[in-house]
Amino acid sequence: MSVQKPSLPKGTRDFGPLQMARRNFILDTIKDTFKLFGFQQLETPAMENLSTLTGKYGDEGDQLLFKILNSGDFLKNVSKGDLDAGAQSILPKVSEKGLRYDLTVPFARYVVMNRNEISFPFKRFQVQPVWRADRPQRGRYREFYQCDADVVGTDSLLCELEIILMIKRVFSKLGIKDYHIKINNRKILTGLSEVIGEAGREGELCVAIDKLDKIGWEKVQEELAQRNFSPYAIEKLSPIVNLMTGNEGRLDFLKKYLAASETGLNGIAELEELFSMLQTYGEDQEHVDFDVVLARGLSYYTGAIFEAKVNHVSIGSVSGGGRYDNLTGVFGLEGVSGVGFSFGVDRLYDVLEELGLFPEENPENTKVLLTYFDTKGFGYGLKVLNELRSAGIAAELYPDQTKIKKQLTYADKKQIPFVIILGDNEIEAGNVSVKELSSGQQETLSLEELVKKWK
RNA sequence: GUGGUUGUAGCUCAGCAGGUUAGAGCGCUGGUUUGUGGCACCAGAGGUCGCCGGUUCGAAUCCGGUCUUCCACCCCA
Repeated sequence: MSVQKPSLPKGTRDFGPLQMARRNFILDTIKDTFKLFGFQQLETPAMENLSTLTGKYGDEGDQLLFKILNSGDFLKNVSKGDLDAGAQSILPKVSEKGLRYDLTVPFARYVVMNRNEISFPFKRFQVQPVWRADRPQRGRYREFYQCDADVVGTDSLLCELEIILMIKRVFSKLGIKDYHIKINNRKILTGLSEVIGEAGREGELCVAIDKLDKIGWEKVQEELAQRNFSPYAIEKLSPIVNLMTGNEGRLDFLKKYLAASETGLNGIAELEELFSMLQTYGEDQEHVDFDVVLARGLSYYTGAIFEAKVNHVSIGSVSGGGRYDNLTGVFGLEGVSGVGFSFGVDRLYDVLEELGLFPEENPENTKVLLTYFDTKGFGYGLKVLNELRSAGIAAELYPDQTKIKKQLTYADKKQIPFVIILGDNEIEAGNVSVKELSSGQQETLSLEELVKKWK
């Protein structure tokens, strides 16, 4: 057997110690926030039955699913005819499981399967990797973590309010100051398409209009025309594009603009109530922007839609979500309304790195390294090690008997701030010499004094 | 899925009008300094030049394929 070069599958990556410390900083902040708001943690398997996954994400989504080959003789059900018919007819016979594509569908599956045990409204959060057979690029991987929080079983707009509050809290804890939370309502989009005389085409409308920031109104007009939107509709849309600033101003304008659409007015009313609740809660509208053209995964959202973006960074949105009135319907449980959102940890990581917001110190690092010269020192070191750890101080003993120089270099490389040197003098006197590597200062004191100092 | 881009030492990269033994910086190992790291100086180890094939007397260098990296579009976290 020849030696092979180690490699990683496309779109995946390792997380080294530094990255893990930083990721945990982000994940802990998010989890703490979810818990603070009363969400409980759920985990589901990495793999789901393919029947659970397919058909939930549209045709494109189905193609991006990672499928798992059946074990054993996976060809046993495949006939000559299937081979001729191509991949489409072979697939269901060779694969019956797939890797989860997001956390929302497995959650819906869980809710339906456990509907008798769950007391509604049910608030859960889930932090797990998901897999997509996408083509990787910046901020986009084939394996990445999602942090979902969802509430099912209530129509209350309190859920929407809390999503805004949680995003605000997480960003604030992470030190992100310059960002905005875009918010819209699917009903407003529906109203929009009704008012411009293209009822039912809000999906197409949004795909085009969503690009406004990127390509400008001119190009959007072209695309709309290409999609066979009437000149009247396009003309009617133009005031939306240059909508005045301020959430109230936009709402007032749309109230008149959407007067002919009951659904549209409903959406406006929901947003107004949301803003009013925000005020009563004692939070201002800073960072919260009503964005009429915000679209997002229209396949299942039915009410509010959210998206959070950090300003002046090269990464896309880092959080998104919305209300879906009937997610569990496909699994046979009707009438369970849900609302949820998700943080993209990987993208948040890139954002914090780009903004230089990670804490300098690694809080997970060892505090002190014990160094020694000979077997006597090693034995003494073991005792000191035990004492330090018992006092809750992260300590390690250098495993090999070698030159002090090498041991110090190890501490230096690992960015361990303190070193204890254990030689004959210290052993005899029963104390320790502690050296702070950054300053080079060294002092000799008893173990009790040291523990007290670091408490 | 479409278009482009990248691959040389552990890392970042140079070398590429085809021509003896493939280089640098950083890192690594050892020494100057056998109870004290960072700095300096000295020495050393480490590469089938992504993989397969072709052109050629001769390929890291040219050509084809393949994999990989990154980017734009699509879509999305």
